[in-house]
Amino acid sequence: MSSFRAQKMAKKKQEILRSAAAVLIEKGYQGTTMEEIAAKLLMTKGSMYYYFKNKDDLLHQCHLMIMELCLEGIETVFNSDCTPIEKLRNAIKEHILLATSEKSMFMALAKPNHNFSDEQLKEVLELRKIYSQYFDRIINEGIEKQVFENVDVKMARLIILGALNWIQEWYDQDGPQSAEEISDAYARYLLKMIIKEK
Amino acid sequence: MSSFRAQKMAKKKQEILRSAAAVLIEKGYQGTTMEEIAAKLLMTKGSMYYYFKNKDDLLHQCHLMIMELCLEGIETVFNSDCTPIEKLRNAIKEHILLATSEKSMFMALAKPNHNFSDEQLKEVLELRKIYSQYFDRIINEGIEKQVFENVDVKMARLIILGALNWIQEWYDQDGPQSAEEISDAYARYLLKMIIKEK
DNA sequence: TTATTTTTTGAACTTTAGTTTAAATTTTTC
DNA sequence: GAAAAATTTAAACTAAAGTTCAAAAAATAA
Repeated sequence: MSSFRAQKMAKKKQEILRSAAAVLIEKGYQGTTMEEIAAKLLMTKGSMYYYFKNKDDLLHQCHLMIMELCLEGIETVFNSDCTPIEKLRNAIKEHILLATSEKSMFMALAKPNHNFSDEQLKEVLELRKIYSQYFDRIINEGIEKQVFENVDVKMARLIILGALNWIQEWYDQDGPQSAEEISDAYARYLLKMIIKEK
Repeated sequence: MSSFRAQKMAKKKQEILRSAAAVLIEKGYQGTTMEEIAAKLLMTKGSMYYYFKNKDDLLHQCHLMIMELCLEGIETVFNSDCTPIEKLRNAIKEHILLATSEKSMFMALAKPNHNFSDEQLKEVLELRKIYSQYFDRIINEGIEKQVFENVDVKMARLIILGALNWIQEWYDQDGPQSAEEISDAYARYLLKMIIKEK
């Protein structure tokens, strides 16, 4: 029966993390208040402390949740048996889907650097590293199979992830471009950048 | 003689703005304190109010200063009589130079949205628009002269500026890549993305 | 239903940072 | 060098937000 309790608790935590993420993407770390996170759930800020040790803890777990979501996506893409071209295309599209879908806000948590403790920061940066390494591996695969130009992998990856991460700065749910259209264009152009011309 | 006074005041304002910009890039809007801005100049936060109405005013002017620096650069590039390819290459390099040189931090002021008044925000967004339009014009020039592929100009520009703006997230003065190397690689790869293959 | 446990509340406390101000210091002017 | 103006200071004030906690409310179990 304790499992039922635990589940309920976990669910509530999820709700709070989601609310926190929504505020976080809008206001940034310092601009996010316990009050606002709570208000969105019709709770009082005091209740938050029943579920999380403090604001740092809450936002850190929020960050982890988002990164894990991203990692799940890229792992699936990488482990598929597509060609490197298809993998990169899918990775780009998956990333954009996450960056634009309302539930996630991905790296919107720009610059985690100055808010987290050393240990928390290390954890977050490690996840980011793993994520970006998947892109490196895909690019390397393409180079080995001679379908990509012999690019500087790190540079190419930085350009690609930079372009992708910037989307959240301007993307508007109700804007002229759908996430689908953006995905197509980005995948096309960014692939052209590294695909070997015959 | 009032001009001397005015100049001295202006100089001090510049110093404060520079200090504010340095903090801003590290901590973000909400994380930037009057105290820290002042401390860097061996002043007290109270003094700041002799030069600026309040924190909003200070950071808004800081934002404008940076944008004007950027506009200066892109205007020069655009008005040169280079080919579109050279112009785009130079625009990219100039942008990276600004983004990496210690004095500027460019768009580091991510998401100005939730901090400025409507009027201030309008002003900032207007400057950003002008800046990005220069990129559009350069890309359009290239398409017209048939040296660039017939790309979706807006998408191409978003990809390019996205990749460029992300640099500030990872660039490290003492890192393995020099700003020069980054510039070269970025210009090369991003140009490959839109240059017409013969 | 009653007792027990879990969850939420709301007020109090604390800390931090923006702002004001009168006084002190420095700079300029005559 | 003294008077006037400009600049800086340090302390006080204010507001906002993180945190704690005892009591109330709600949920669960007996």
